[in-house]
Amino acid sequence: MFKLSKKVEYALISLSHINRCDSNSPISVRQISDQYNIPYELLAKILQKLSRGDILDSIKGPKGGYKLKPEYQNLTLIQFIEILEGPFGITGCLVDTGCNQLLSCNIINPLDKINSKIYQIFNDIKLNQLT
Amino acid sequence: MFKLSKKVEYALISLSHINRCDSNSPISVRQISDQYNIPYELLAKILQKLSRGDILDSIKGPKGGYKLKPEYQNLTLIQFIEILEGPFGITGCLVDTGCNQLLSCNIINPLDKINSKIYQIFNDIKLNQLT
DNA sequence: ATAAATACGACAAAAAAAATCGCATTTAAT
DNA sequence: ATTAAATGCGATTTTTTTTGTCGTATTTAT
Repeated sequence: MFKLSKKVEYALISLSHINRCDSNSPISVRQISDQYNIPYELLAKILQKLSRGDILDSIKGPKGGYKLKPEYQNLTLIQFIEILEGPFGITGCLVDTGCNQLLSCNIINPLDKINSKIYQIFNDIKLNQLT
Repeated sequence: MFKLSKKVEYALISLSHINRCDSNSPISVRQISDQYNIPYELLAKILQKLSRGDILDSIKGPKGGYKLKPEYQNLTLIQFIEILEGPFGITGCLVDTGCNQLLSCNIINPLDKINSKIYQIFNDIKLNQLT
């Protein structure tokens, strides 16, 4: 309960790693996967998603890999998480409609407030603070 | 990712409900389970745990059920969550030892800070604010 | 005695998360 | 041109976690 997913962890590790490398040559999935013991195929898909999400630039072919896009500097952690995981919410009913217990629910209001506070924490953190 | 468990949701609903009832007569699992459409056996186990955790008093036999213990007023949300779910942490490595990637991990420090902030939110909320 | 309630461990089912597979495409280097 | 190293991506499988069920025991008001 209340854990970050491996997807998010692996993605952060990768960004942090790429950020510390020479920004001229792209970093391949293989390098990161080897260095941090992350399953190759899984990491590949994650970085592809970050690429589609405009956080990374991909360079194909031999000597290819990924580079940070300059835009990543302005991204918040919540934007990053939502690119990887979809809409954020500490309960299902705060994300999608269709909880059939909503009418009788006696805790939705306080939970909504807590949700906002946690959202705010992630919203106040810039991605570049983590890397 | 980052969802409250049903265990916690059901437990909060129950506390909130019991809190609003006449405190003289105990509330049975059946009542709550019926009113909020919560699976009976599951809810029973949750309330048993709260009883062991000194949040509820149990009264056995016919007309039995649960009452709030006065101590519940002072409990924080984080204590409540940890009674139900065990130690809190947004990653495994912040809870149990034995992540074999810890040595090469380049994100543990910032994650630890985020963890503290979220812990703090739950620590600042008293259970009686939710009910 | 009976029935209505809690107590609790073991088990099963469902859902979510993590990991793997297969095939396609791109491109640098030779 | 061919090869090999890289990304792209959907489908599938495996594993883990969460959610829910079952069976049996105990307590106690009536």
